[in-house]
Amino acid sequence: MALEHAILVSLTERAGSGYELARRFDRSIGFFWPATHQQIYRVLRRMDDAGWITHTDVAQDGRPDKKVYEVSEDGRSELARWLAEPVDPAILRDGLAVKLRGASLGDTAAVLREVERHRAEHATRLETYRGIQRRDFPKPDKLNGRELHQYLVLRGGVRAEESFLGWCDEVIQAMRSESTS
Amino acid sequence: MALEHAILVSLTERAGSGYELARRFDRSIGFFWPATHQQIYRVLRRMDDAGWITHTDVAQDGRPDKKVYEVSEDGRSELARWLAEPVDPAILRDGLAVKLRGASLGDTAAVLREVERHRAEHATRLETYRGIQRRDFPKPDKLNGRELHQYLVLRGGVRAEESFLGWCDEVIQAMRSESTS
DNA sequence: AGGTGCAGTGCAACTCGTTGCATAGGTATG
DNA sequence: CATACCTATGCAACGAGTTGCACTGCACCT
Repeated sequence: MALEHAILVSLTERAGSGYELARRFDRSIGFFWPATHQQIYRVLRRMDDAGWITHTDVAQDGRPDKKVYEVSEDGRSELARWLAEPVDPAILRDGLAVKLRGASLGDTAAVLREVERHRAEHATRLETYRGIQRRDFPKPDKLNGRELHQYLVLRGGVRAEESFLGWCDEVIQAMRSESTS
Repeated sequence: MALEHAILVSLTERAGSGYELARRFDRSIGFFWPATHQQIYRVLRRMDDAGWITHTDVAQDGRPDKKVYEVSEDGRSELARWLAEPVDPAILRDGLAVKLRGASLGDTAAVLREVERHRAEHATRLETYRGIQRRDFPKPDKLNGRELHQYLVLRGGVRAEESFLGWCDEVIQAMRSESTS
């Protein structure tokens, strides 16, 4: 029930097509609320039917036509309504933790290699976030309003990846020194 | 496709009924792989049909009968197979981040109160994890094998909650000083 | 000439996950 | 004494999310 609202937030920041939204989800909002293009198209249609958004067909040459969506008055008030109501705490789904917990029932060395692989992945993501932070928010003390909120969300991403990375390192160290003892 | 494997790990640690598994998911594995009792019952049936687990009907008095499941040879080899193959990196779904990003489109003060609520929730979880850590793993340096892995998973939970908590504090501080400036 | 990739929308079929309800006796709480 | 919660399993219906495919046309690489 919240993909709708993530889309409303993103479309309020800037109008866009389903395709463009899917790209944005890959690069920013989607780090906290993942969605595939299929999911987005389906929900956009539902929101259009509900009157939360409207679309304009835009012909392009060399490229397929697109439907550019924007948020309607109803959409804005739905968003405001949702913002005032409680949401569930963050949900974490981590296959690596499940694997680690069962590591001794299989090839422990393979699980260790998997942890190393995840470490690299999280390090890459962390660098991505830090790059955005340097480029878009060089002076965080001066921020307010929408920009401040965007910055704070990004800080959440940085903190989450730092935390994953630190965990991977702790696990790697513990598993290595165990196997040599 | 990994709830099966989370269940296999849990059932290997100890045989149990669907109900018992649901309790365990509430208290440990489920922090990294959430599941409702319905989901668990359905998957247990599928796993039973596939021959990964077997069940024994156990009559109890004063209480309903239960089906105690245990992992079969096929289940053990399926688990070993899965442990050697890559899994996707952790998925985080955080409605609070979506809200924060859209905060300026609604009642900012209400969003701030929501952040404070989440902060309290994460603080409670952190205390739960730390309590388990103190009780079950007082001397982490001495651990190895299954116990070490369980400890490391718990460490991941501690780190994740510390990270959420720190984030909430950063957000609260920034939003408060913004509104008074 | 052929393959890959991007931009753009969408259908069909599937699995995953949630919610509400039903049943039933036991035990605790007010 | 009524209400509510715990143990225990499960159906039915729904909503969320994934995967695979289809079609168009341009651009780029080999």
